[in-house]
Amino acid sequence: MSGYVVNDISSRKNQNSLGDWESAVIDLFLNAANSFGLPKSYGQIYGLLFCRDQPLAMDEVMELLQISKGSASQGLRALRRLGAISYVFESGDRKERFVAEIRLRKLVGGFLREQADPHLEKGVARLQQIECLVNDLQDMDSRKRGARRHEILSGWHRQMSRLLPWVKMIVGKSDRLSIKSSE
Amino acid sequence: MSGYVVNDISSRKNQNSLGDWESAVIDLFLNAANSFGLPKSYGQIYGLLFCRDQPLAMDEVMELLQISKGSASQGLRALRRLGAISYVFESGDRKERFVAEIRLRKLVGGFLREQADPHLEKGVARLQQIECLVNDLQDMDSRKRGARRHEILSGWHRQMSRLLPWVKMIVGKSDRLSIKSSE
DNA sequence: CATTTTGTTCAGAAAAACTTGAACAATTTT
DNA sequence: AAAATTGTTCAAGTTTTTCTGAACAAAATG
Repeated sequence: MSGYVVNDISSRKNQNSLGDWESAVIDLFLNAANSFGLPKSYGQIYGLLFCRDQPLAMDEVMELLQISKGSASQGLRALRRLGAISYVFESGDRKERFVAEIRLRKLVGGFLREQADPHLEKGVARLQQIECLVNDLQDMDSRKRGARRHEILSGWHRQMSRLLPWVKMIVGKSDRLSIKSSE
Repeated sequence: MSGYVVNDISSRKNQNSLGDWESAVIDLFLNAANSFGLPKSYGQIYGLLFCRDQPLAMDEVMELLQISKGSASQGLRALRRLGAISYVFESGDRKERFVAEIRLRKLVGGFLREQADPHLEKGVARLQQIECLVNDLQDMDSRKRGARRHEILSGWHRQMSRLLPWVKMIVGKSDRLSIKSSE
């Protein structure tokens, strides 16, 4: 029962404002981004592009989401790094325009590559450091306790490393939906 | 080559201060908590308990980590909810004392149950809301576009739901390390 | 080459998250 | 039942993160 307006003046090029459902989708991604430890604006930007068939330029993103130049610029760049969006140079135009990657496999893959993998890397170094500290111990009981903890952490690390490939594999099975232009 | 002190006065009951390796482990968990979107203090508390063989009471946690009563209380409660620690009433004592759960399967399971599952739940509601908004649309092109996006999101939701059981399954294979007292 | 267009950077402002500690409640001890 | 012990709650303070917008750089246009 929420207010909707039937095609009036604004319908010729009403890609200039957000539809109700688009706002809802954008909000969904805003929350999702948050859950994944990403800034809300990244979620908004991705959500907007996800909704649209046509690539959008940075100034359109700013305008539609009412966010600053800085947020838009940084958000678009970060999303590109994550592989969550890609840009196209529309022929003859000087702006870069962006579209959302909608293959879940790619999204998850990019996220794991940029977020999880680095953590596992750092984990190796940390584990080594702990091992050294433990080996420096004189007291044998403490040392044994420390060594056991190091073993456990190493085991966890190994398991996590084994898990990630499976995740990439499982997500993306029957990932067969695609966006075909609605126009 | 970092400074270490050979057993002197403080070795009889030196569970009163953190060893170097313990600090390193605690710091590791501090960072891990952060990555998982949990407050740093939760990581510290878990890390401390993870290091110790003997259960610790809240005041000991406060003292060792130099954190406030509020942080300790809330952290311990949250970790219990996550199934990451459990408490024992040591006979004849009035305090509750805590020990860390070290089975990765349990840790991951608890985390997914408390964090991921609720999100998937909310996702269902959000998807329905979007579906309604899309069905309210008059313009057929927009509606088609909205419907397609709803399909895609539903597909993702389904895939995520299918993923979680696998994660719980894969983590915990050969989770055969255990802590045996070092004393 | 001056001007316009497009995008980046980063210091400071705003918002969000986390921590603190004092007041409170619930129990147990004296 | 007063005093002491243990744990919770939450408003206020602190820290961290995110956002903003003006200054800047780069490239194209006239």
